[in-house]
Amino acid sequence: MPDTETRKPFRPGEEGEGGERTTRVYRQKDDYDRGMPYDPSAFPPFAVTVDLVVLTVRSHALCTLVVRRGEEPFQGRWALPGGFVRDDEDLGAAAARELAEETGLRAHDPSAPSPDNGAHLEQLATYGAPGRDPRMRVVSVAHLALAPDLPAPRPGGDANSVRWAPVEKLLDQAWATDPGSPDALAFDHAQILSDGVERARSKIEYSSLATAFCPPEFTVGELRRVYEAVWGVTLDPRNFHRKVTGTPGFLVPTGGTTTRQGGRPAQLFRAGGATLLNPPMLRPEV
Amino acid sequence: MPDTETRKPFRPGEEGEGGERTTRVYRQKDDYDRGMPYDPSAFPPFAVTVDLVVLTVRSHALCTLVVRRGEEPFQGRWALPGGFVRDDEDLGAAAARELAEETGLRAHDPSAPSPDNGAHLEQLATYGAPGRDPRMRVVSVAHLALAPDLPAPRPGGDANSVRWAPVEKLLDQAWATDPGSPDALAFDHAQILSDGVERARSKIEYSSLATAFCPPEFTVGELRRVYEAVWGVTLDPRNFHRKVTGTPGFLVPTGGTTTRQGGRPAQLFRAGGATLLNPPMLRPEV
DNA sequence: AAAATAGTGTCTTTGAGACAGTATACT
DNA sequence: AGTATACTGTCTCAAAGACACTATTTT
Repeated sequence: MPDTETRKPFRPGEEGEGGERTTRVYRQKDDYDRGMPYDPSAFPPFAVTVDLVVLTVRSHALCTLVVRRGEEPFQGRWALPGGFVRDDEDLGAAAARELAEETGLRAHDPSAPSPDNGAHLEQLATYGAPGRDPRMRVVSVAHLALAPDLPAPRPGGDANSVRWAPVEKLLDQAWATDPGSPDALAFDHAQILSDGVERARSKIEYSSLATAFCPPEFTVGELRRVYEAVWGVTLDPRNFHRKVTGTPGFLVPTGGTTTRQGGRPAQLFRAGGATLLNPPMLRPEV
Repeated sequence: MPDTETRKPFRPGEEGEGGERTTRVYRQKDDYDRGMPYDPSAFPPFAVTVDLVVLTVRSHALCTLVVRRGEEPFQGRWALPGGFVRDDEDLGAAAARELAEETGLRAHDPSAPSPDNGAHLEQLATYGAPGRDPRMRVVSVAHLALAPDLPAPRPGGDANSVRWAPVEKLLDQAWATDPGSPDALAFDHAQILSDGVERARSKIEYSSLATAFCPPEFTVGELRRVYEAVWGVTLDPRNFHRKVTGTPGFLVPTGGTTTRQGGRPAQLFRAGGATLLNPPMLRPEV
């Protein structure tokens, strides 16, 4: 949503000053068909933004990044970070830029199997109901980012207030209270968050994506606590250990051990090359 | 993509004549932040379209609906159907409208568990790379539609040429030939088609969506041939029968039988209420 | 010693894959 | 009769769930 554009004001011509737009301007619909210049007002006026569902696991709870809105509408309410897509920018690039501005995280290019510590970033869905922003017609391409637990939300950019909020409380409030409640998320962000959380919950079943919530090196117990936090369940540590260590390419031992959880020292692993888990790690039934 | 807008010209103010736009117009970015009118040219000029990947199974092959472009760019090339999102229209509504114009199919509201013969329609992904349409910046929200085998592609609307094309050939051409080949799909539609096909292939694994390819009443053998066509494999008829009839809520016997495939008469079923298959019907390994 | 976490092993049940065999139509 | 499709049953193997037991640390 458009919500957060106030924190990232769009500056026309910022990286292509002087009207040298790559996109040409046409006069009319019929002229457009013939490849001739046209009047942009002949098309419905759309603004295109990206919104981010940034998820992490903090103290055994799934949390998402929210920013407090400084302006109307929804002034003082929490919202997902986001901003305008620029003139010469692809949608994924806009999302990666917003993520970096908000958290300092580099986005992990999904095509390159990079072993770096970049965050996972993928497109989630697009929201464009006519009334979702009361000011104008805004189409928002929501993205989902998964990150390890970060030191602290760094108030970079022009966001006046940023924090990690537990997803469960946020969604409980969204459904329990009326949309006008000051606790509810701005715009349709509760729906976007809900869709993002469901995507993450289902995707860690059949992919190795849960490692995106972990630091570069982690133990089996830490990975299990990620699954438990994201799904909101408890898993049998023994069966979990057998499953993840028995899936080829999922985990690679680094040789080191750690005792940061107390108890017997645990082997350290890093994410293996496998991206798809077959057979999948199924969520326990309800 | 914007490709097909020529077939569905956008008529400004068509359903809200006389400048009574619901979306207000603002003067500048800073003014926008304060809720004041602004100049739309202060934002990057985006056109928003919907494109459709309409899939069906015809004569044991997965096919998709393509239309021939009458204008530049990509004149004479095949493209996915699509068109502009209107001023007061939600994204899904725009996709449903295009689907009805192109095929006469009513879209099946995913929220309502309707037993009607509407087609399944869901959002797929959004494509917005700056250069994807050489004329202007266009963001396309692609949708995926699944339909039973239709009588014949009805050349409704203003499409001059419409046909069902086998997906396999279309994608083979897209990757084998250079993008400038006259057999290749226009714009980035090969990518969109590929993403849509992969979505369908994976989604029939864990949902009852394969029934969307079938008429209201169908046999187990017909449903199996749907899986075989979509996945491009052959399945053991006996194990398949055991699996689908043993999954509660997947299939409901109607009492009738048919012999339209030759051989022993088969029981007729309709889709049950279950939408998620648990455990899933896994694709055979490669 | 007690408690906490890590890791291995064993038993049972579920379900997928392979395939034998029977039933009922059409040619 | 021969063939095509529909349907049932049986055997085997892979993997998930439940849970006993051992190992190594901190308090």
